[in-house]
Amino acid sequence: MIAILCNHLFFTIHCNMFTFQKGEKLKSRKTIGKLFTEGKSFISYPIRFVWVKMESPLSEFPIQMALTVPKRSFPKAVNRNRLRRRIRESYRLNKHSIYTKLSSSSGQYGIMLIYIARETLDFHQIEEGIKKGLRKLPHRL
RNA sequence: ACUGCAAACCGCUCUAUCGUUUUGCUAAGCAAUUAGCGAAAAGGAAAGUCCGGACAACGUAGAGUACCACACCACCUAACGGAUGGGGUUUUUUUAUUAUCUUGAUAAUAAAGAAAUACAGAUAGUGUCGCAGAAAAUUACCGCCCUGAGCAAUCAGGGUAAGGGUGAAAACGUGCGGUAAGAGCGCACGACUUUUCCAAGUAAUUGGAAAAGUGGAUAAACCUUGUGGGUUGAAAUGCCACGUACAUUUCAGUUUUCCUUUUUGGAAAGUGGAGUUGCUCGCUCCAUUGUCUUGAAUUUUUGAGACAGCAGGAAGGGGUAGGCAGAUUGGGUUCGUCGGUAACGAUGAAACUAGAUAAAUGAUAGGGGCUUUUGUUUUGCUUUUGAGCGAAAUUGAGGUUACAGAAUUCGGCUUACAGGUUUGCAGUUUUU
Repeated sequence: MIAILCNHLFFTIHCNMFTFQKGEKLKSRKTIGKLFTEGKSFISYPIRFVWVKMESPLSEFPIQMALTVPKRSFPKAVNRNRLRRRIRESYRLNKHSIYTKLSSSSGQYGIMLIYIARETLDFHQIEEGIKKGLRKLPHRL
């Protein structure tokens, strides 16, 4: 009995650490449309954070995330893919800080990360922006 | 050895940590699913979406027409506008021969090599042809000749296209005959086109002979001939689940005739609408029904109007946008053998090698290889003894790149590309 409980605890902690699963992806078209019409935002260079509170949670995670790189500033699909992977990787490595702060408060939030820089930055610069934004975000919610 | 061009091939690699997608086994769970251990995971162009297929949906018989594509021959292919081989034409280089004169140039012919080529028809018809020139396709400016008028200069009418001039191109070139002057008007030689015959070749075509002819260019102007083509594309399409509104506005039709009549039913035409692969004809289908008010006629007929219904068109609006199949084993890949000049075909063996869907295939750190550059050491050549050029070793600092990311799938084409390897051709330098 205790072993099963411990096992279960380990699973939850492990899941929240560094993985990025399907339930954390924002897929609902309704929520994305709502983000663009009534979402609030701030800028933590080179990323713009847009968020909105959802009425009913779609999964057990406190945040569902989507990310975009505008086609206008990066017309080649290769560059867009590279930036999208760097942003997702840095979000995956740093999201645990905001998960611990939000687990107590109820409700689920949808977040959209928009890349606003004009040139392709390397991984460390993007990670700095993500870290700063994730520190700021809990105070604004 | 270096440089340039063309073709073919390659398109950095290994380890650790943390992750993503699909999947095999094991365990847990009713199940959804979760965990552990493994396996696989983006290119030569995945790009452009330019051709051609596979596959799917959309036809109530059929016909005509429009539109589009292609165009020397053979062959390959599931198919192609693609590939392979051959032929013609044009341009160019080299060599040889002949002719001319300015004696080293020009022109012609032949052979060899290279490059280009949307390469059916200009003798079906219509159109166009800048500038110059009289005239750009039945033309006549200066000329030449004949006739008439006039003393003459010249004028009028007609014939001609030899000569001049313009042009990229002026109705085949040279010579002789011929003529009032001329003209392929006639003849000889030659050039070119078409047809027929003979020879070579599967054929395009080439060589020879004969006959007819002399026609400007342009079809990447319209067009003609021949061949082929239905349209739309995986957001296709099928199934399951969930959900919603035959609710709103608006448009047009609802007529006539005939047959049988107990009610009523049936048929034809017209009108309106829908389907019919772009259009037209034709074809198929649907609606054409009832109630009320009022007028005429007079006891069941008819005219007008209103309302509802019917089968539709248009506008605007509402709902959903989840899952499974399609969908990853294929005209495929690799390695052999045989046939073919080659594209390719036949046959044998082996392996299974992406399948996402707000869209996986990544991030970080370190090493190896490659490469750029700084310093030091050794060494070769040149030498004006200052140095310059090259090679090797070592050390430090960088870079690891270019073009570019599967989206149903296959064969091609086109375009982009850092760096490297091989082959061929051309040029320069050095040595023999």
